[in-house]
Amino acid sequence: MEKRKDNFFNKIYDVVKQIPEGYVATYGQVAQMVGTRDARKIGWALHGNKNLNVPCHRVVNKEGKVALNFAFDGWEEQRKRLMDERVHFIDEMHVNLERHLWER
DNA sequence: AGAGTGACTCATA
DNA sequence: CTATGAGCCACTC
Repeated sequence: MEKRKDNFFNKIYDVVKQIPEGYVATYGQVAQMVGTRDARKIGWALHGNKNLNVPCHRVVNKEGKVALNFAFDGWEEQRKRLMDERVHFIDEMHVNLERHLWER
């Protein structure tokens, strides 16, 4: 039972896993890498994600803002994980993309 | 086939 | 900063 869903998830996970520590990527960036323009699907996929293998906390929106509905334990958990990797926040919800944006 | 939904992005005001 | 509308594409009903 192969669904496109699994195919997309696989690709997305593969890309996200490549994000090094201390760096973050945007949904749009990941979308381009998996061959789509729709950043929503990235969020959709990660929301359905239960894999702790995937560092979803390193994926943020284009402003560097974290997801309110973060799957693990809410945005506060995501922020904590990022700060644990030396990622700087400009406020409670935004990371410093100027310093930490992952450029493939 | 159509309508609703979504961890997004962009343009306008 | 907020709000609205459009674009986007796969999922679910």
